[in-house]
Amino acid sequence: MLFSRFFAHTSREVPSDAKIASHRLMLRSGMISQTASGIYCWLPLAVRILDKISQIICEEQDRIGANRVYFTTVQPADLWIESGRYAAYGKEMLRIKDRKDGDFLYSPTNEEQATDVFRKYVKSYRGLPVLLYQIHWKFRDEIRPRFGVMRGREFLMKDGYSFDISFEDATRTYEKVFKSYLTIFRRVGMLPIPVQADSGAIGGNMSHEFQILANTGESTIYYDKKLLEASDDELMTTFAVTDEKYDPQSVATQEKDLMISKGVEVGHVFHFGTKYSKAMNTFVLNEKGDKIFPEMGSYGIGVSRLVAAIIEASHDERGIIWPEAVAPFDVTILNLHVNNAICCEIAEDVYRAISASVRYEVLYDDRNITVGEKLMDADLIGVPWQVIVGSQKAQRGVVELKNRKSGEVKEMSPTEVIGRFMG
RNA sequence: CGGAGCAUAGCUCAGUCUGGUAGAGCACAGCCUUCGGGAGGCUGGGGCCGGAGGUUCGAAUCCUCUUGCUCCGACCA
Repeated sequence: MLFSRFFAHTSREVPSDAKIASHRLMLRSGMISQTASGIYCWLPLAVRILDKISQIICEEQDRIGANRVYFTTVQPADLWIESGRYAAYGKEMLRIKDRKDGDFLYSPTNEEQATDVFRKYVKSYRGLPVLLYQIHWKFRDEIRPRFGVMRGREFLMKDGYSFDISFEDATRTYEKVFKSYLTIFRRVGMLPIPVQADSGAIGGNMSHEFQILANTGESTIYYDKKLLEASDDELMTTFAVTDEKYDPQSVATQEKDLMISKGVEVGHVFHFGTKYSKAMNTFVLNEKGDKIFPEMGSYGIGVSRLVAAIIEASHDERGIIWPEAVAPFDVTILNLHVNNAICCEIAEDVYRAISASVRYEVLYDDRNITVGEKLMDADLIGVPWQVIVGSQKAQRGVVELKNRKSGEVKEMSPTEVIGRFMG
């Protein structure tokens, strides 16, 4: 990809009303463009990151037998009247009229529609378990959107819904998803802290939030120090709570070696039993012909928020530092002197060779701007590896390979660079 | 929903108090000089100052209403 043809418009101006690093950096790197309060366009650089994260989520969800769908963003009010949430959800739900004056809404979550789809097709215990998920846009009319996409009104969310024949099966499903979530957050380069949570408006009896540590996080987390070394099995029960549930007087709290950190909630899993299956008269028959209301759970990952959370957890004063797994590009080639024949030849050779590889996505900076601006942009955008082609070193037949995270620079020949990324 | 601000060029902002022909930097376009750490020079295009009403000889500036956005709080994934 040529940078001159790539729609990423960087800016040196620091947006005045962006208070946190991720918001500032997403605006400055040209990832997002605000169109209304809490509503953002996602530009090409950001889309590539959403896609990388989504791909990882899909791989891990498929691995536990989840089936991907697209529910609808616009839904009839009837579905929500049936579950009782049309009245209960309040002003956070964006309500819409169609041309026939029918009541609709823009979906904030999909327990109702998942249940509706399930009941249309599954009539027998033989059809269970079922785990459906999607990665799709949601709208919640937040009282106060803030921090860019961290708390937007429109946001991209992975949401999954499980149906099991018994509480025991549902618990096993919950554990499978729990572990799958740990894997997903680790694969995107983050350290997830699972905390015991309230199940809030969704209702229910078993719930964990997944937090990513970041100084600007909205949650304060109190957790047992041994959580940092606990196995995945132990993590479900290792002490960790947010400030809402933290009780300094309790015996459970006092016995722990407590750590206190700020975190960003990027995932939330719930088991809520038969709340929706009963409300929506959704049942299957067991082998004796008895009606069984499935035990349900729902599982969310804030994909768009995760992008901001990753930036909060991984940036420096120069810009974003993308973990390799979610980086919009793996390598950026900086031709510092586009009017210099040797630089162009070397840069083009490296670009053609690496671009031909299926393993690496390459951003080739062919813009005729000053050296300083080019290097600043590269650091701002935060691609993990920079191949820097400058005239002096090019004369000697070498280029620089710079790691964005460590700042380490190595001189090597173009052939060695190609080998490094092709091999 | 309570409290506080802001709205002037694509962006960041000055000008508003004290009414008198619309400004800067960056960005953009052209030319030239540059070319290894956010370059310099010259030239140019671009805004009836969020909207409506009012006061006035005259309103970006004063008054009223309105819309949008931001921040603090409560709420929330």
